Amino acid sequence: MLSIGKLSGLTGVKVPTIRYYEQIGLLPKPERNEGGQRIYNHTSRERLNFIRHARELGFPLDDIRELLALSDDSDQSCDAIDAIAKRQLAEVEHRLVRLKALHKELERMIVQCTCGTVQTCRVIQVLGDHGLCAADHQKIVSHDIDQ
Amino acid sequence: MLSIGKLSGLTGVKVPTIRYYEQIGLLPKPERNEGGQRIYNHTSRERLNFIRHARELGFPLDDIRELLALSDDSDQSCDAIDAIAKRQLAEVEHRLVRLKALHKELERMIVQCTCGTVQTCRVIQVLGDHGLCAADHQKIVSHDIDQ
DNA sequence: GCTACATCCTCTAGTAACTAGAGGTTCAAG
DNA sequence: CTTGAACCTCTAGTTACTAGAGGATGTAGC
Repeated sequence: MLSIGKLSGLTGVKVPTIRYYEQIGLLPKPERNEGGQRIYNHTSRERLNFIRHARELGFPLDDIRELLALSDDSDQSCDAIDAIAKRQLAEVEHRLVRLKALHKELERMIVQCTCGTVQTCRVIQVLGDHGLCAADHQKIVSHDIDQ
Repeated sequence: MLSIGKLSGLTGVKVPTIRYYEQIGLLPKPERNEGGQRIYNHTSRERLNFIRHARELGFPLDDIRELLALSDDSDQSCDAIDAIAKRQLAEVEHRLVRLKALHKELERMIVQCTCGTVQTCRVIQVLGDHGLCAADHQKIVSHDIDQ
């Protein structure tokens, strides 16, 4: 009963993204009308809402795939689901710590700059010499702060 | 005087990453020995340290490229540099806000789950129905929390 | 029925910042 | 002189989409 555009409007997930989710097997292939266009039902809508919400909470698509599979088996214990959620929580906490350290360091660097010439620019100095900055982000690698 | 491996060891930047930086023009093409292997000098090392430190602080490569260009012009005012740094600070602050909201929501969801069966799992319920969660991450799009 | 025009279709390629691997060459130690 | 580490280039893969080409279909007004 729903075209892809309508589904998109109702869920807030963009049309190409819906097709992408179908392509990677996160959404089942929907029926088509005579013209070959996708038609969705209420179930698709619920599933897509689930995906969207989980994405908003930062779950990676692979975890979402697993969550969807687990949620289909409604009599099972939800330990596995909790484990995924807790892993995600830990991940978010880890990123928070890193991001806070980054924030502190950036702020310090900017405050110290008196805005003269490049030659005396504190930002350039600090970036060029790690010794000049507080040590609390020393072991950050990009992996830690990337999503 | 430095092989790529030595440079890597001294800066903490992986060998393939150094080659990648050269490929995208962030590092100048170094000299080569007779065998065709790269040899680096102290200047390369400083430049790479700068890049690495800026990456640790979350600056995107395009900003780093600009910072490097600006820092070569040492008599200029450092306003442009400060602007880039402040933009990055704002970006980090934005991500922090989003991540905190995410964290709160995840925690709430997990705490509420009594760990029974999937049928009653709070995690699945909340993911499936946005109305069940506190509204503070409503407008998060993945772009906001991605790095 | 006809004409716009929005929406839909598939397919390919691009994004950021690397990382992994294939298949081969060069260097350094013993 | 051999062995093995380190180097070389090149291509493709990662995540989660997004953009665009080039064409088909659906719908509203006349």
